[in-house]
Amino acid sequence: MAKSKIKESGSEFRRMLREHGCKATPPRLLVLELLGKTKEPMSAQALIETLAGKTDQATVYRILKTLKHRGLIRQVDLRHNHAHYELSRGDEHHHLVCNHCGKIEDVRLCDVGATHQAILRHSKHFSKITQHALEFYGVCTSCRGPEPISEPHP
Amino acid sequence: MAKSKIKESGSEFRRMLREHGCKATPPRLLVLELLGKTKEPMSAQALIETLAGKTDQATVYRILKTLKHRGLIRQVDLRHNHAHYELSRGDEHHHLVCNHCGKIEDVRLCDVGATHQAILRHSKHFSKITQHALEFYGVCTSCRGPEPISEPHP
DNA sequence: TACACAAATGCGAGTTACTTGCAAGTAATT
DNA sequence: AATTACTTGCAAGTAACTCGCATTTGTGTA
Repeated sequence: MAKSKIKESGSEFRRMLREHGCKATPPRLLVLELLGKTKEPMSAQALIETLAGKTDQATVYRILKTLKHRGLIRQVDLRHNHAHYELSRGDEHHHLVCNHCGKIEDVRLCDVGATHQAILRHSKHFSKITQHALEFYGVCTSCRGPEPISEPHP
Repeated sequence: MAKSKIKESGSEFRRMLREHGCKATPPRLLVLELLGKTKEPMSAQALIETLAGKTDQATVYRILKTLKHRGLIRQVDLRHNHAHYELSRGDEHHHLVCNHCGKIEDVRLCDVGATHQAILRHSKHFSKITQHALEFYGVCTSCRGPEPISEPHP
């Protein structure tokens, strides 16, 4: 194949934004590019700090909300008292989260999507499932020690 | 002479707190009783409002943090920008969340716990899984209409 | 390529969610 | 009932997120 690497270039994000009915503005491209090159889901704060001087925090929050509603990104909740975000690439994956240091690892096992229909058949009030979130909480190898750390992730 | 059910569960919570190394104080019992009789996971705000006049909000937040660390309650994140809490009864269950009205329904299918070992075998950095959270997002029957509601849950 | 205009941004101020410091109170042990 | 470490209530503080509004800009149409 001609392209050796699936890379989300600036123009790729530009196209994605337009396809989803969003204007391709510089702040949006910055947010998407940053999420694209970061492996772990990012907090709003991390995005704001990284883009300081280039984009306002209110704008970052607005962009995150918009892109989430349009389905370009996913909100990930990791019990850290603030949301994290990651690119929605269409790949189904979940997360392993360390209760002590907050480390995040992707998990690709466990095909929960297949059970959506079964869940809806058993549900009293729901007619449609669009997404699901699966997070595993535990202890990573660098946090494992003789004594468990008393206060979990900040 | 007749002992009410509420009083019985009160002493049950009292016992649970002591077993987990917590003093059985009135505010803690109030929080546990409230979570015990509410079917949906509750937000801190809902607890604070319900317990207004009886307990301070700082106390409620401190109690939630303590009980969570001690394993008496579970934090549930539903992409609502604030945490929810539910009693940790040892039963494995997950949630169906309506993207529009926020309605929550319990789900008891899907035995994800069984795959913990398989996940750890594939993990590079994790040695132990203690919990997991599985949330399904969709649309409940009362929100389903000809036109999807543009702005999801407040 | 120029134009019009809805959409988006930047900035400041505001709100909500949650935390902290500290004096006073209290559950559990003795 | 005395002790003591743990909890609470209050007030003030910080973090996370939102809003209002004037200005700017991307994009479809001319």
